[in-house]
Amino acid sequence: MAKAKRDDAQDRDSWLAEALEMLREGGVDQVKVEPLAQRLGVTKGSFYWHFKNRDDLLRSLPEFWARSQTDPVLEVASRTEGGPLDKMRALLEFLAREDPDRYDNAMRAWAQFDEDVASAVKEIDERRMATARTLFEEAGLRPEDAAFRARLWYFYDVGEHVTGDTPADIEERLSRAAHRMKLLTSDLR
Amino acid sequence: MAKAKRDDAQDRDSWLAEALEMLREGGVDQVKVEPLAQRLGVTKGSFYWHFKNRDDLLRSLPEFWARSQTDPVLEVASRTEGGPLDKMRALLEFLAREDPDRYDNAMRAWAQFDEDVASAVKEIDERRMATARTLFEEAGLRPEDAAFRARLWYFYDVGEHVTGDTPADIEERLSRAAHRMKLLTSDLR
DNA sequence: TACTGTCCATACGGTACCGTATGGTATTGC
DNA sequence: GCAATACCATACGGTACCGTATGGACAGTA
Repeated sequence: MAKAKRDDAQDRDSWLAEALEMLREGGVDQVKVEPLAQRLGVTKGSFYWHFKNRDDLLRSLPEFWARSQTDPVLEVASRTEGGPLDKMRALLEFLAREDPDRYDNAMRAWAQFDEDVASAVKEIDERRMATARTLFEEAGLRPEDAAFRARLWYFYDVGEHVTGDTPADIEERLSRAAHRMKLLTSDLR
Repeated sequence: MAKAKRDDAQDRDSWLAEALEMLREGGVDQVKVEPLAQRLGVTKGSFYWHFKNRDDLLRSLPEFWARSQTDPVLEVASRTEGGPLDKMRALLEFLAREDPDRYDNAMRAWAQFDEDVASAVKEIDERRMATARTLFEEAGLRPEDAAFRARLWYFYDVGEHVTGDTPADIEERLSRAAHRMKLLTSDLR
């Protein structure tokens, strides 16, 4: 047992994880050094050991967030047997059940007011859309048609999350997934 | 000449308008009384004349925002001749050219962390979607199909805005509108 | 001319932070 | 068993706010 003495802070990542949690709860400006330290059960003396200052923490946060992203789009798609449409179906079902993007909304909110964060989020967005685009291309669409349809596909997720319109009922979520599948792929095979 | 003495503040709405501008630039927590007063060329003595406190301002802001919303969806749809598909086309073209939702992103960002704001935004969202839903119903879709398609329709806008993916080039915007029209209405008449 | 209401300036106390300086304690390498 | 190092506590100065108290300028009214 090498690590974990008392409450736990010990390393940069513990701070970053808790900071991300605070970000989710109240936005960037609620990520404050002293309250953060209190939540970790230490004082800010510790904070300024691990970080140069508050800005150092904030600028490390997007990278931390991106790093802890498993990229389910790519993940699920790659481990599913069958053609592109099967992969899409599997992906939609996975998203309806799991909903893995816990911090997306908070990051997006932050990105509205910070260029660095905006480009970090943009990178994730494009990575996810690229996977979707590839699937549509594999299903036979021309590149630009695939690109647009991937946008339509992906923006639906974004819209549902950001408007808080995700139904609590899982049956309803699955039903919507079916609708979506039908509308976006009924002309493909 | 009854109003406008020196710089201008005079009434609640001037404060609210400038506050909304600050909200757009930096988020809620950047809407601060003293900086706000400075931007209006007065001191906070004036602010506390018009508002009980900072929270009074903030809680008035969503209503002010909603009030200054012209609701283009409903607007354009009602003043366009022809069937539902014509109205959709007109609406998409209008949105591609004008892009009237200047403060939407900021409000959405704020809504992530404030219940009151969230419900104010939700109301606007549902109003817009309801119009779209009606159009799809008029085009012959069954209520639940129309509802889903309206979501897909509307969330595309939300996603494009919130991800900052709106192309600067107007030709590209119009091209996307055409794509969208085709994908979402090609089975209707 | 006095009176009243509207709108704003000035001055002040209080608070919640940020960042620094400095010292303390436990763990590790030797 | 002894430094060096990693990690944290305490105490402090500075700042940017919020909110209040109070007074003053100006307009309209009689």
